[in-house]
Amino acid sequence: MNTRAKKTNHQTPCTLCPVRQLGIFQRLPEAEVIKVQQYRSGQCVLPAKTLIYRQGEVHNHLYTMFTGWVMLYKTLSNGSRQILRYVLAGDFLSFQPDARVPMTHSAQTLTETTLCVFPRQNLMQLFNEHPEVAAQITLITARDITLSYEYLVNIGRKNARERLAFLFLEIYHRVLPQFPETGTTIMFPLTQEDIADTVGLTLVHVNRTLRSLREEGLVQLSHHKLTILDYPRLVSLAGFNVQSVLNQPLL
Amino acid sequence: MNTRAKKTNHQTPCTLCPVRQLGIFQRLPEAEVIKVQQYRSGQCVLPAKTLIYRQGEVHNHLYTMFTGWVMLYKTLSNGSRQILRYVLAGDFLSFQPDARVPMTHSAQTLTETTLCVFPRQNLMQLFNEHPEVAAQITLITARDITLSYEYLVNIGRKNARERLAFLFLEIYHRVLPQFPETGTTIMFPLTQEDIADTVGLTLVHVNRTLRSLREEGLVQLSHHKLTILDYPRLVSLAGFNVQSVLNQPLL
DNA sequence: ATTTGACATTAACCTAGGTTAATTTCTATG
DNA sequence: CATAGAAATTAACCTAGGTTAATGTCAAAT
Repeated sequence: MNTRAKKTNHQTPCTLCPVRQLGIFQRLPEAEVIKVQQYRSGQCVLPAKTLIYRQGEVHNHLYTMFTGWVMLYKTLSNGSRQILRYVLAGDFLSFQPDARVPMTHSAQTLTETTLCVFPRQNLMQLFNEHPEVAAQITLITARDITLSYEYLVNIGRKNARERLAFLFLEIYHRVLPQFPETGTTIMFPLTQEDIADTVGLTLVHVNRTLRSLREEGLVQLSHHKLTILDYPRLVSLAGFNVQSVLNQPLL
Repeated sequence: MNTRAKKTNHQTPCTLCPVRQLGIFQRLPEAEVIKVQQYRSGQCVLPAKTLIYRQGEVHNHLYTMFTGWVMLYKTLSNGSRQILRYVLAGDFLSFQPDARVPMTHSAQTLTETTLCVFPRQNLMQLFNEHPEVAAQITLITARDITLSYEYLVNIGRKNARERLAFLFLEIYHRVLPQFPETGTTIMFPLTQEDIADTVGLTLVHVNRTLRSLREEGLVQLSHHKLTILDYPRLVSLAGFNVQSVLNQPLL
């Protein structure tokens, strides 16, 4: 991890963790959370644009996102990049259970980010002692797959306008629970090039498409702020289904 | 499930299961396997083109593939289809841990298929009593994501020839362990339309691209048989990495 | 206040892949 | 063996999105 990363002195107890509502420990009783806490090895704050791990390298930590934005991406030999997913508060990061296998993608912060760190060695032990956690992880991973499938459809079978509409709605709905007072405008730290590398287009065409969406009064994107101007039309354009994106189980 | 499906009288004991080498119970000791077997509710054989479950419907079974080919896909409102993954012997099917949520995709057999059936209600119980199984499932699910990410790169950032090369190599490498005596020719039940809906192209362009690959002596595809003619060039064309695709942990 | 570099925007042109549609194999079934 | 539906193949034409390249805007750093 980047050397500028600093381990904080301040250690939030897991029972007080603001992301507990969102992420992994959601359905665990209080007692379980306290026991799980001992597997944690620290909390750290990373500045924007920090590489957390690199594709091809072995990496021995697992993280829960506390605050911030992280992107996962793969780089091809020809230099092009495919962004796989944005990791937000409450999400799991770098889950790849076999520690000997090198990471198949890279992870980098887009904004300042706070992570909860688990050493990977403790994982099997955690699983054995707390099957509920294992079940919860499985659930989260299954939802990650569902999202990944949505991305496949988005890139494989939609045109440019539909792809952008989907991406905006997906992120909008994942950011909302973090900031309940949010209206139709959210922070949106992606550049147009990031967007392009997420939805399988070029940045020039993303720019063209953004203009067209803006001119039709669907969304407005500027200065790293995204405003949803016409939610219903955007939903129908994207073929968007909230279910596919939300992190919360229904219960 | 389709009514032509028949539950077989013959019940293979899990300890003798030929896919144990490939799939979920791989690293479990014999004793665990015997205990797990009681959660199984049956084994069934489905003819080709059978719908196993449909996107949007609740579905209450989990399966392990025994033999055959199944495809997972999503259908858009405009009628187009995106194939998400091919499920082969030893793979997990329909893993979506929350039983109340409708399936987000459909599953259909391409060939005659034998499945091992688990009712979903037993799942949490299985997790609690056998954390090793939970860990193994987590591992499999994590690998499914890795493959899904490869697909994203394939569709998002590669041209037609590269996409096909990748798909062929991926499937080739997943079929090999099932038939150790196989040479460079494997059974390949996908139609050109299936291929198109997998890699985000049209069937016409798949046909053109296939001709070009054949004329250059890279692969030959006809009568549902795929022959890898020039493995090294195919690998370099696809940017293919075996790791990304294999189901076996290294140990 | 100015410089610098990252990012956004636009225009002109081009091509990979899509569309339509006709023709030719296959393959399953009576 | 005859036939029909599914799948493959091909050609002619078209367009969504890619490429290149120039210009504009903003924000951090000196």
